Amino acid sequence: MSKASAGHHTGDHSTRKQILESALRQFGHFGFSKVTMNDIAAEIGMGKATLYYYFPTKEELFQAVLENEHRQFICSLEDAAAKKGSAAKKIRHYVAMKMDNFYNMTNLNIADFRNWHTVKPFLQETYQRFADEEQAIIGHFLKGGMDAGDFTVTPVERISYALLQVLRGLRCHFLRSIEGPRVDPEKFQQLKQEALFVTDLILNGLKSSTCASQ
Amino acid sequence: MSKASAGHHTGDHSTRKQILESALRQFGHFGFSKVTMNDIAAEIGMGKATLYYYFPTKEELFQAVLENEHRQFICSLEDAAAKKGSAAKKIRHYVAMKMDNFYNMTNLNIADFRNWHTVKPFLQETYQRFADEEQAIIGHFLKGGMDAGDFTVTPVERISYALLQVLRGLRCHFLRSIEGPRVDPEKFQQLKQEALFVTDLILNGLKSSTCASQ
DNA sequence: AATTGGACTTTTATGGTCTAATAGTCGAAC
DNA sequence: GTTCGACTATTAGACCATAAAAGTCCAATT
Repeated sequence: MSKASAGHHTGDHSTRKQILESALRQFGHFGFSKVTMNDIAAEIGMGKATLYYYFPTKEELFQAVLENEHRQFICSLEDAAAKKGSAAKKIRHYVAMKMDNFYNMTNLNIADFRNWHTVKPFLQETYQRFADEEQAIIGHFLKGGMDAGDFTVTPVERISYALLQVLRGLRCHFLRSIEGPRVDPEKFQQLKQEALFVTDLILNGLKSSTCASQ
Repeated sequence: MSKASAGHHTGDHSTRKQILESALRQFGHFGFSKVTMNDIAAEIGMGKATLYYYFPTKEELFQAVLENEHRQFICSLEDAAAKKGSAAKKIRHYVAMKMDNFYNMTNLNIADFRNWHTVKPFLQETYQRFADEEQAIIGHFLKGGMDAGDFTVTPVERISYALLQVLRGLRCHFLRSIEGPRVDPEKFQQLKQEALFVTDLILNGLKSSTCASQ
């Protein structure tokens, strides 16, 4: 699990890293279901059994890849959070980055995304966990904006939830509209613009006013 | 097609109406694919050929049912538009009604909605037409609000499109999250609340301010 | 002529089986 | 601890056979 003891000749546990890199590349290119464990093993010039030494199942390997992508995304988010700037700007930035992250994530297993009910429960939980993390961060941004007096946010959680929900909805509808087995980068750009536009609309509504309803 | 000449003993073309009523009831209960033409014919105590006398295909019968529902929805929308009241109120009202309409529509063929790509193109066009009509109406509401000075809306079409897009996104994600073959009324209520909440957020942002980005 | 029923044909959906591909295992070797 | 080659167990996909449902036709009734 942790960074194991001592490597012998090759650097450390580079094999694991190699596997993850190859998996990322191939899943990102062909999607989860079209890539076999043999494919990955072959690419790094090793036997399939080696993969199973590091990852108990194909799905857990896939999950590890997702986790990596997400971790990286969260990091760049937190970097952005560290820099000073208005809360609105940070949230807007979040949305832009999130959409790019979505683009990558989607290409990893677009086939499964499209009929969601086939996705294994534990992966759904993973996605849910990701969403929760993001909501916390957005909530943090909003809180900052409120403290700075930029805008008024009745219950922070309610707003951050709504924003996430809206963005997820846009992505969901986008996925539905896709035809081929790949995401069209041009269509994706439209989605991104739409997401930013809606975000601006909502942020605009938060500026200095007590929020309505419920 | 039009209200044909003279009926003999039974009232006018009541058969057509009967068919539509039965179809609405049964599709609404079991979904498009689970109801056969025989079922409908049986319910109104007539032969299947009669159905085909009035409707060339099952899909066109279904479409007629959809059209009815939609027409009714549009009518109640326009009624609401006629009454005086703020644009924001009208839009909020639209959203509430739209969600109810969605509930009905969904139950009509939930199975097909869930894997959208299987839906026949001509039905997709129908839904698109519905959406376009609604966008026009929302645009009209927004325009009214702008004229009244309630809020500022840079390009009306842009905003109405975005609003529709957001609502559609929420519905889309809702469908994805459904498990059984029926919509859980309680979950649906949550969706409706969410839609109203988000609508309020956006409307709030439109109040007296030049809209951002793009 | 408009409308309906009943027998008819054609198309589509469904379940089962069979096979090939792929996930996953095991023990030996280093 | 790490890797490999050969092994087994699952699963996904192709194929087909059968049942059900869509859709057609024509005679009969009004």
